[in-house]
Amino acid sequence: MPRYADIRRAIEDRIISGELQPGDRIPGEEDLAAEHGVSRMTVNKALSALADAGLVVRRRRSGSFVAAPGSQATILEIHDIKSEILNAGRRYRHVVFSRRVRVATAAERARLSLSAKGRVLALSVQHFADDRPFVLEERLISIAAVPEARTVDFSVTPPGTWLLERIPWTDALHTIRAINAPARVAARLDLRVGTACLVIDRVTWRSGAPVTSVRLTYPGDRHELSARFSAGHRGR
Amino acid sequence: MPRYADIRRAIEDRIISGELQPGDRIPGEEDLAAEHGVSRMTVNKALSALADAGLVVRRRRSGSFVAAPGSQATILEIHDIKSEILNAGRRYRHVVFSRRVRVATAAERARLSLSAKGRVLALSVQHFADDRPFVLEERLISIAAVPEARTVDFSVTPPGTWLLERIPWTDALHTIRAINAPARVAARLDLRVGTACLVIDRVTWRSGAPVTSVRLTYPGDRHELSARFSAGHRGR
DNA sequence: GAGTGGTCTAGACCACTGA
DNA sequence: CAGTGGTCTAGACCACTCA
Repeated sequence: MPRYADIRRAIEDRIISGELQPGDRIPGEEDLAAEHGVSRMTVNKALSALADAGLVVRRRRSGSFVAAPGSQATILEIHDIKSEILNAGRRYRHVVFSRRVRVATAAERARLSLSAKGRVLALSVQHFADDRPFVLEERLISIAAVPEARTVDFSVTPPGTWLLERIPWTDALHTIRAINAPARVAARLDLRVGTACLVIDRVTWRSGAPVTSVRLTYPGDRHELSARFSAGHRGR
Repeated sequence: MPRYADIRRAIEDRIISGELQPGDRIPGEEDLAAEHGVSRMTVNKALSALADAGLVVRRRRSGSFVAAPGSQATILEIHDIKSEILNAGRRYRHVVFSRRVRVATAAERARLSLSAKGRVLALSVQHFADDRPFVLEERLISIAAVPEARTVDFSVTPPGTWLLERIPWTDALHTIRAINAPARVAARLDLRVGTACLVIDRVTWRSGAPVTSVRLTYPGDRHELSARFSAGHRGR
């Protein structure tokens, strides 16, 4: 394994473990070079790769800093619903209509790789744009991974926003499909039963440990997902 | 603009223009360094970035080569339907049930940035997996961008596969949404009218010039899209 | 104005692999 | 076994920007 990969991994580990928090300053290239016993160019290669991946932000004259998880999210296409609505110039509000800490069901344990007695915080949230239903969110947060979630008031900050701001994630698996709205979904989203809806399931990991899973149900006729790719700029 | 960016762009241009074809050998690092009057490290940075982007493949002892567009596609998440079905171990077949060269409508001209008399090849194709309807494809190919498409027999090679193999693309815009199947779609896909379907619209460009647009309609209950992201490896 | 990252160099050694 | 990419070095100059 090349030296620059070692250095990159070392810094990544310090970020993922939480030793380095978003906004913290990373030692300068000279310091890291001395610390690892390599030339500055080698350190530069590691830091450039991290900046390219969105984990760090580099600024001349001031140094390299751990990126806010939010900016990471943009690059990796996990969007915060609240920001998305506000950026579109619409009013945002949300309602938490169910919240429980409980033992995970078998299916949930499988999805989040939890042990037999693993507990989760289960939340049902609805988001509104300009007071119209925008999306339903059904979320599970692993208590083992995020114990402090138990005491957070998610009626102030919606759980997606809170998690994106606090938890650096390393992997995410998305699944997208279309369903016909069942009665309960239709009622919440103010649709007729059977209207096509877009369903996004996402499980998020932090260095191998599952953190949260979420199912987002959008009215199919009111919402579109867009993604632009450029060859050579991979997803930017 | 840094020198390595110039060199990268110069090579990209030669690939996109078609001067360098897939499989062609790119001059070695020493040669490029001499040609551009820079050190080998600078050329290396340009070539590494191109390899990272999937445009070139680098092999020790033999050199750097223009990548097959197919491998590019994997990285950038445009999947070939035929390969997708075959990789899943299912039988593949497709039917072209409509094919016309015609002047683009106003909406199509807008989507493909065509002039008033711009012509397109319009294709309607259905794909089957194990003889069950898998997806409907409605495709427009800009005659200006791909004149040779007029004479291709797309009943042998489906248009998506043909295009992926021949045309290096540089940008793609995806839009995903859910619809209730109208009568015609339902009949083709062997669904009841109103069944939720996943619709993917994609417009593809080659260095600023639109090449093709396609609408793929999947039965929502039979198909899921999955994507995995890793922080620091962006979409790989 | 000074410290930081951004870039570049000329040279070096090595690992791999295909001719 | 020779040619190619992969990596690394020690040093340099510059541009930017924050203190």
